[in-house]
Amino acid sequence: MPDTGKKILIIDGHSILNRAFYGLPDLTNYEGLHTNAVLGFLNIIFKIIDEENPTNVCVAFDVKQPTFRHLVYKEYKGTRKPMPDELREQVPLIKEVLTAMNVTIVEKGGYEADDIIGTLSRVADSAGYKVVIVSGDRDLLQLATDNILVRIPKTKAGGTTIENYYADDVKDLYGVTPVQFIDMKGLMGDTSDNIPGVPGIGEKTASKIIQQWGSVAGALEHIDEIKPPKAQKNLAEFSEQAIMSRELAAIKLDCELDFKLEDTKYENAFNDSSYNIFKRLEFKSLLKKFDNKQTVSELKPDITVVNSTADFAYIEDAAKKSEAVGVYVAHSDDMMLGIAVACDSKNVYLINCSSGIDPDEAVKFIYDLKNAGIIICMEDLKSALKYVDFHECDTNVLDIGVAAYLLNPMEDSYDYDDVAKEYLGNILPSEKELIGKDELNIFTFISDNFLEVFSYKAVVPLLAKDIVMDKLAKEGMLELYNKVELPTVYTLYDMEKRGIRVDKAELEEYSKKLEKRIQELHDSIIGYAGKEFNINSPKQLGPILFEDMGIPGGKKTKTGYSTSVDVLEKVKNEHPIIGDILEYRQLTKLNSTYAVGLVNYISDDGRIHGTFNQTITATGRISSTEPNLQNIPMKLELGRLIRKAFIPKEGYIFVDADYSQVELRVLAHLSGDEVMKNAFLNNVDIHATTASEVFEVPIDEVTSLQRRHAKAVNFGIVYGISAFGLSEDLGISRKEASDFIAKYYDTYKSIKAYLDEQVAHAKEKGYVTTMFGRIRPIPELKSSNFMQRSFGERVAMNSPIQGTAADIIKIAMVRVNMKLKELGLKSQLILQIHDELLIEAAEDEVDIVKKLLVDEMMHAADMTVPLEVGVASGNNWYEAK
DNA sequence: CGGGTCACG
DNA sequence: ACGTACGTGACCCGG
Repeated sequence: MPDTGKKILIIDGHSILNRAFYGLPDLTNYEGLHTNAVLGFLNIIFKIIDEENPTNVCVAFDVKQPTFRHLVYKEYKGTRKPMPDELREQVPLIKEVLTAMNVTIVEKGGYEADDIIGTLSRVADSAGYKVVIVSGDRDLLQLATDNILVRIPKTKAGGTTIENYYADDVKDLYGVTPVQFIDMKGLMGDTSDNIPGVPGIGEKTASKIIQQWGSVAGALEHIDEIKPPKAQKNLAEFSEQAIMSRELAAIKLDCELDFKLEDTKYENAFNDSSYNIFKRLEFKSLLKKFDNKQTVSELKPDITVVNSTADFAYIEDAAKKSEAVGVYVAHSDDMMLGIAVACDSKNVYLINCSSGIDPDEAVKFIYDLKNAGIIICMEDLKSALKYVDFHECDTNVLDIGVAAYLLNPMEDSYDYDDVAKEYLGNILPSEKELIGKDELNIFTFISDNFLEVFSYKAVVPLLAKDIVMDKLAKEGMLELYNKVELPTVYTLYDMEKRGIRVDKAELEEYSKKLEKRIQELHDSIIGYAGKEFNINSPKQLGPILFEDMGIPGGKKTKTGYSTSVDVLEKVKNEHPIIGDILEYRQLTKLNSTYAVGLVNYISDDGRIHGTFNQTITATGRISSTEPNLQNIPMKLELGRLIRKAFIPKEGYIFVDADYSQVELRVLAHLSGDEVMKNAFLNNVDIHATTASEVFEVPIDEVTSLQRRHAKAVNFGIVYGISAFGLSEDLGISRKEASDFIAKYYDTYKSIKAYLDEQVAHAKEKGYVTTMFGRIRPIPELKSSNFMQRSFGERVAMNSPIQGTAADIIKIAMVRVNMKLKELGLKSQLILQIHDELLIEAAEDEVDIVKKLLVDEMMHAADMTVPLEVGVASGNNWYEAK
């Protein structure tokens, strides 16, 4: 056979697309086109192309048309489920992509892709090509020879691994040759293609029979010698079906191909048209393969470094013409280095404060623009406030990142590249791609890559402004944006700047106590276990508990034994080690995350200045990082003691206010359920009342167990209840749980109706909204996956409730902060914990602060049930709760 | 860097 | 039959 030095890659199109679709999470581009299968497909074939370096590539697809197999057996592939729509729409898309890449697509009426692949593999082999077949389908293994390689990619979590089969590998795995593999299928059948085979013969038996007799025909010749007896009987009875099944399973090697091998030459895959389509599909990682095109876009403005205030007038003129500017404040850790100002898509001016221009002058220039009524557009307003002193009243200062978050709160980030992609249809290199881990300082400041980043950070918000704001208006979120989200930016900034005072010595002392006890527990646990090991490693702990020590409690996770609290609680009485481990866990958590962890965040001013994020959660809540000040221990006394280390400054005390049952009140209002509304209007114990209603006992006869159960149901309702979840939580049977739920819905009929309505609305529109118009998209409801869809339904029930509560506290938070400032009080808002506000209040202002807090929080929303606020004060956070 | 665990609302 | 409560973030382990 001539070695031509050529190698052809033959790809099983539908099979790989299918694998990719189920291997990747749902992805969509800005048009809402589903793209996960296409991306996965390309990742797989590029990986293989990189490994194989083929000279020729082609992709075979089935044509939706009966083949000879349907004539042989009309039920062929009869049981196959239709493709989900999200996958179906990607079939033309991948063909479009392959065409753009000059990759040959082969398909032919009357033939399946398998037959084309089979034929082509033989033709190419004879013509002296090396042949590599790529499919997700093991049927194709029958095509393997010593020269023809079949590769089967597996998309596992983390990456793609590929199994490789020459003829010998098939033999090693199945004990039969590739051709005998066909005979095996004749006996065992194939459920996915609805090939019947012989009843009662599976993979094991089929393999044995074929190994012994070589083929279906051979086996039939020796029908009397077939073992086991059951197989013999069935094979005799279904011999014709076996012969037919073999015929169905055999891939044809002699189709007529109406194209030449040379047509499949792989060249010029990375051209203008494939570039454009990758861009449209937002395959950013693939765009890097275009080496001379890189990812430079038409949106790369010129950046002019301005070193003299004399040039300000020029910029101001340009700004006045466009009536809006994009502004980015460039700074190092704590020094402003310059301000980038974009007046149009082509020109960005960088006011250089690292030499020459006084930062105060630069900032003043920005104030002048703002005061002239020019709209200031920023990527991230909060992070600029340290240097430019804008205020809540500056209605012409916009945060485009926050606006983009409102339009779709499900994105991971709202950086310039995200906004450009979503709203300008432009793929820009990310900040990370341009500058990686390089540090911005006075020396790196004027370098090309940093300048490019600055220019994007200034120009993108400007260009996206109209699009984003129009869309906000169209979606009915303009008021939410202006009245709630924008002021929230300032409030969060204020809280970050103020920080919270923490008593370092107190934390260290607390840590010492913990460590002493941790050591005791450690020694005790190791003593029980009989050997030294890392208690913090579930991987080591699991086997020691459940194998070495023989404590009952089976596997739970993919990686091994679950050793979580609920598992350990169940076996607490089996061995004293369990109790020690639970206490050890609790104490090490308190020590590492809180006692030791928090000390690392205390600044020179003795305070912790965390970060509040406004664009993270899908529901509209705020999140807190570095450190997370929204999850300081509270539930258990030992942990709660940590709060004694959070203290007000001299002459101040803490005033803490929190909403009572805000989410259930929101639910009562939104659903209009009279029964629950009345409960709140009468200001009764809601969980006891629920218990009384659901269990049909007088309120004063409700047992604590009944109340606990009712409370769990109330929580469950807010979370988008499932009988399973409730039963897990309460440790009751699923039947009991679903009975509770049924009784609950019977009591609160309008709540049931409301929740159903939310799900229906979400299914129709694709999203739900809060009382203030905040949107939560729920793409999961369209999923073909049951689990995902169920999740979507729970989200549809939960989000309007959690989201409305989030809106309410934001409104209260903003008003409280502004009011305190307006009144010129010394007291300051310093923390928000979802339904709670913490104020560092001057001693002489405590009364007015309490009144103000309660007043603003109670009246933050106009609802048909009252909002109740609890308020407390103390000399530390422990006392004030 | 993902999974397990656990802290909060 | 599927495998679950909703929303977060930090720490630790181990590949």
